[in-house]
Amino acid sequence: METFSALPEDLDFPSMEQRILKFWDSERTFDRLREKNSNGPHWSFIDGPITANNPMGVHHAWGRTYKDVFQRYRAMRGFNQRFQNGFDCQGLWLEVEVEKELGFKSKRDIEAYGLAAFADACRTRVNTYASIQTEQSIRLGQWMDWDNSYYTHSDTNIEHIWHFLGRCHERGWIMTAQRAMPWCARCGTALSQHELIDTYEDVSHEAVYVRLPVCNRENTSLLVWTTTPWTLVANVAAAVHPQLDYVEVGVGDQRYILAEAALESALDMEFEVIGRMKGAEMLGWTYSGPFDELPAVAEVVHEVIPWEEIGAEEGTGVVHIAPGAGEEDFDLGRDLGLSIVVPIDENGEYVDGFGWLTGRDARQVSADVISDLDNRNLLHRAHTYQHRYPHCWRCREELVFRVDDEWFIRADEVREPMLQAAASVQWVPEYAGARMADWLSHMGDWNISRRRFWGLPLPFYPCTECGHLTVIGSRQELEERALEGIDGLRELHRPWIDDVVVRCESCDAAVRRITAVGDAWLDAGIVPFSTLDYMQQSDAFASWYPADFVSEMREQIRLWFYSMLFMSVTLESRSPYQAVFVYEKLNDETGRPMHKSWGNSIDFGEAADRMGADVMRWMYAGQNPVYNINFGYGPATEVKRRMLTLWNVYAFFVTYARLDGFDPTAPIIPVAQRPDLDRWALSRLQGVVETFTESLDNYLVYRGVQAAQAFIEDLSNWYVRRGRRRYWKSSVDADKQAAYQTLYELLTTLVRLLAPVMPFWTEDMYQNLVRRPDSAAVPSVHLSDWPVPDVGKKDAELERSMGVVQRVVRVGRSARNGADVKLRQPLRSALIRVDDGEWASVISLEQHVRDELNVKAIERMVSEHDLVEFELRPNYRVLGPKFGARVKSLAAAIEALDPAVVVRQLETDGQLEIRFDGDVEVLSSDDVLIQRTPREGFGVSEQDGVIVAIATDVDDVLRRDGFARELVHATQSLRREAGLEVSDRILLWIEGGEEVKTTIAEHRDRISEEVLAVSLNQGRVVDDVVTQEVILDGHEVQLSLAASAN
RNA sequence: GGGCUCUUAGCUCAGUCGGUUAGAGCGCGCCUCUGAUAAGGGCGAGGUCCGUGGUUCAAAUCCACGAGGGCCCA
Repeated sequence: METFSALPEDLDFPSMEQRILKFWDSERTFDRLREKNSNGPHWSFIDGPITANNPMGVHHAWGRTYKDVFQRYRAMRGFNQRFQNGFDCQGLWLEVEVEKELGFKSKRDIEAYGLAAFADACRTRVNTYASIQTEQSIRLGQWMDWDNSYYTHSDTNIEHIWHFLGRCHERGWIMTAQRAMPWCARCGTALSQHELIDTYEDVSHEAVYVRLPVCNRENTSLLVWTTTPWTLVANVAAAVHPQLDYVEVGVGDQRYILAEAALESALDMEFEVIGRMKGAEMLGWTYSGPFDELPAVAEVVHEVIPWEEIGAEEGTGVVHIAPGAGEEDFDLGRDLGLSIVVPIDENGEYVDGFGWLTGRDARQVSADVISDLDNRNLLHRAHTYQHRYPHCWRCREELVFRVDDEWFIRADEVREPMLQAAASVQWVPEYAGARMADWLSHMGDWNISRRRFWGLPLPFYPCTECGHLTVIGSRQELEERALEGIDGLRELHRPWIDDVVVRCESCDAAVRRITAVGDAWLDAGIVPFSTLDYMQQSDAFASWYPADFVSEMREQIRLWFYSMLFMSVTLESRSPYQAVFVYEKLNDETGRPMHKSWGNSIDFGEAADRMGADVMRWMYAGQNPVYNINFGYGPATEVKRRMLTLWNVYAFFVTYARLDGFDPTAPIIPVAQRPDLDRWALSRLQGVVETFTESLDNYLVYRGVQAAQAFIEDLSNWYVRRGRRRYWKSSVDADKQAAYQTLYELLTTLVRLLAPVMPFWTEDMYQNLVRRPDSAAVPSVHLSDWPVPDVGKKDAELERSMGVVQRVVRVGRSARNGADVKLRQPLRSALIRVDDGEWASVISLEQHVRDELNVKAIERMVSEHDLVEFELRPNYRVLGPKFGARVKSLAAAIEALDPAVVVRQLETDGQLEIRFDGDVEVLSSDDVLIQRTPREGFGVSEQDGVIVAIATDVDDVLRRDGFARELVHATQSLRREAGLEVSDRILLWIEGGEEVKTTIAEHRDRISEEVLAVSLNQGRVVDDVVTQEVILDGHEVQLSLAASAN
C-alpha cells in the first residue's frame, strides 16, 4: 500500500469540504473532542444569539468564524468548553417577518388573526430558521453542541429576566415616564434613535404658513410655518428666539408678526413694515390656537415662549410647538411645563376629542386640514416642500412623532458600578473599551417596553386600586399570586399570560399585567445567567461564569455587551465577560454596504458552494478587525491563490514522497545532523508557532495568519525551491531522508497550527499525511495537540545568516537582470560586498548563493572603488544620542569630506578624525553610513547595503555549460509533451552540429542524470520515438526520446 | 455640539522604540524560470505619508489645531 494518496489535479474546496463533513460525522470527531477535554480546565465562551429569522448572511459567517477559531484553538489546548450556540427568537424583527408571511398590514390584522395563532406562527418561524442556520453553520465548519442551543423565547430565559426585573424593582429602579419618540403607525410602535439611521429619504410634503391671531391685538397674527399640518391640532405654544429681531408688517388689512430675516421667503406679496421688536418682548403673549373649537384643546392656553434653537433660515422665526407630536417640542414643553396634547393613538389615528379628525389617519389628513384652515381664514399660504424625512426601516412607511408612556429601568445607580466593571474587561481592540465607557457615561434610563405581541411579557402588575406596582420575579411567584387564568398558561407569552390575574402585593386587589412586551436586548442580555440555570444556584453557574470571552460586531457594545453588563452588574456586581473582541462591518468587494435591493449581497450558501468555507474563513481570519472587510468573489480568488502556495508545497511533497516511498515513522535523523536549509526552516517554523499562538491568545488572529502566510511564502519560494533537487536524486541517502523528514515536519506542524482557521483542508491534509501512513495516529487533526515551539530547534544566528543570503540573492538577481544575461547561462563569478559581520554568513551558505545566481564562484569584493561611487551620510541613530544638538554641524562637516578618501581611511585605520565647530572628534565606521551607487556599465546592483557585481564574460566552457542546460530544458519539455511521469526513465537521442557534439561529450553524465536517460546517443531514429526539432542558442538540434523498459 | 477612530502607491493595507533611501499584495509595463506547471520568480514605473504649527539634533511615527471619511452619542 502506498504511504500517501495521490492528490487531485487541483484544490477543489467545496467538494473536499463535503467529504470532510461526512468524515467528521461518521467518526463522531466533535463528540470525541469533547470527551477528550471533559476533564480539562474550563474555558467559557458565550455565544451572542443570532436572530433566527432569516437564512444566515456572509457577515454572520465572519463572526462565526472568529467564534469557531477561538473555540477550536482552546480545544486543541485541552480546555473543556460548553460549545453552546444561541438563537434570538423574539421581538419586532421576527414579528415583522411573520407579518409579511401572513400578508398583514397593521397590528389590527394581528389582533384579528388572534394572538395565540400569531404566537404559534412566530414559534414556527423560529424553528424553521434556527434549523436552517444550524445547517449553514455546520457547512461553515462551526463546531457547536447543536442539540443544546439556547432559545431566548424559552420560559427559562423569560423567568430569568423576570428575576432580574424583580431585583431592579427591589432597588426602586422600575418606573414609567412619558417619552416622545419617532413612531411607526403601521408597526404600532416606537423606534429607537439608532433605528433612524439611514432612513431619511427625500419626500414632498404640503407645508403651510398659518395665522395665529394674537389676543388683545386687533387683526394681528403670529405667522408660523410647519411641514406637518397634522400636528397643528396639538399646538399649545409658539416659540420665538428672545434675541432675534421680529417685525410687525401690514399686508392688506392684516398684520403679521415674524422674524425680520424671514420676510423675503415667507411673504410673497406687498407688505409694509409697521414695527420692530425683539423676540423677548413677545414672551407671554397669548394667541388663539388653530383648532380651539376641538374639545381636546379647548382648555389650552396658547402662549408665546422662548427657545434658543430657533433660526430664521427656514419658516418664519415663530415656531409651532406641539409637545405631544414632536420630539424637540416635547423636551421644550417638559422644561417649561406646557400641556401635552397627544392627538393620535399607536396606529396613527386621531383619538377622541378631535372632532371631524377623530378616527382618521394622521398621515392622510394634510389636504383636509389645509382646506379647513382656509375656510376658517387662518391659512396664509400652502406650498409643496421637499425635505429629508425619516421612514420606518422595516416597512418604509413615513414616521410620525408621538408621546407615550413607557417603562424604564433607572440607570443612574448602576452607572458607576458598570463603569468599574467595564474597566476590568480586556477590550480588543482597546478603543472598544473607550466606546463602552463613553456609552455608559451618557446612557439614559433603559426603555424596556415595546407595544407588541411576540416578546418577553413584562411582569408588571400596576394596581388600579392602590397604585402599587407588583413585579413578579418567577413563575412560582406568579402561580402563588394568581387569582385566575393560571390553568390556561401554556407558556410565558401573550396571549396566555395576559389572562393571568394576580393579587396586588399591597391591597390584595385583582390586578392585570400591562400589555407591553420587553426590549429584545433583555432577552439576549440575560443569557449569561439563563443558560447556566442561575436561579437554581447551579454548579454550572459557579464554574462557567463569568465568560472568558465574547465576540460580536462593534455595534454590540451599546446593545448586547451593554445589556449583559447591565444585568450582570445588577445581579452579581461584576462583568459577565473577561475579554471582549469586536470587529467592523462587512461590505461588498467595492466597499459598498451589501443590500438585497442593490443586488450586491452574497448568499452564504452560494458563497460556500462557490469559494468554499475554508477560503472564506482564511479571508475572514486574515482581516484586521479594525477595518471593514470588503467581501466578494474577487477577493476570494486572491485569497485562494495565496492558499495555493501551500497546496503547491503539499503537492510537491506528496508527489516525491510517494515515488520514494517515504515512511514518516522511520527513525528520525537528528536535527543537528541535517543541512542548514532544514535547520533554517525548522527554526523559522518555531517562530511562526510562537507568533500564531500569541495572536490567538491575544484574540488578534489576523497577525498569526499574516505570519503563517509569510512563512508559507518562504517555504515555497526558498525552502522548496532551494531544496528541490534533494528530492530528485535517484538514491535514497541521509540527506534525502532529512529533506523528507523536515518538509514532513513543516507540513504536519503547519496543518495543526492552521486547523482552527481552516478546519476542512487541514483535516484533509492530516488524514493523508499522518493518519494514512500510521493508523495508530490521533484520528483527527482536531484531536491533536496544539504545537508547542521547540526552543532546541531555534537558531537565531542561522536565521540571520539566511536572511543575509536571501538579501544577497535578491540583489544579485537584480545585477544579473541589469547585465542582460539570462539566468540559465552560468557565469564565472559574483563579487559581493556585505557588512563586515555578514561575510561569514554568506560563506557559510555559499552554495545557495551560487545556485540561485548560477555563478561558478563568489568572491568578497575587496576594493569596490572601481565599481561604485560613494556617498557619506551621518548615522544619526548613533551620532544623535552622542552629540545631541551638535549633530547638525557635524553632519555638515561629514558631507563636506571626499567620500572615497574617507572610505579608504576607514578601511585602513578604522577611524577618522574630523574637525567641526573648532573641535576635533574621532569617528569610527559605525558613525557614518557609506552609500554606494554602482557606476554605469557593470552588472552591478546595490540595495540595503549589499552590493553584487556579476562578471558577465562567457568563455567556451561556460557557454557549453549553459548549452547543456538548454539541452536539458528542451528534453524536459519533450518529456512532458510525451506524457511521461516524472520518474519514468528514457532512451535519448540528440542530433546536431559541432557545438552539440562537444557539449554532449563534456556534459554527458549530467544531462543523462537530469533527464533520467538510461542511454544518450547521437543520431536520428525514426521508430517508436517522440521527436522534436528545436533551435537552441542558434543551433539546430533534433531530440528524440522513448520510454525505457526499466 | 461631544466621544471613538481612520487618512501611507491606481486599489487593499503593513510600518516595532522617533533614527540610513517608507514597504507588501493586487493591478500595470518589461524580463525570467519551468521535474510544484491553468503555478513560480525578478525588475521597473507609481508616494506632498491629509494639512498647518509645535516638541526634538531628528517626526509617517509624539503633541496641538484644522480638513475629510467612518462609527457612536446628544
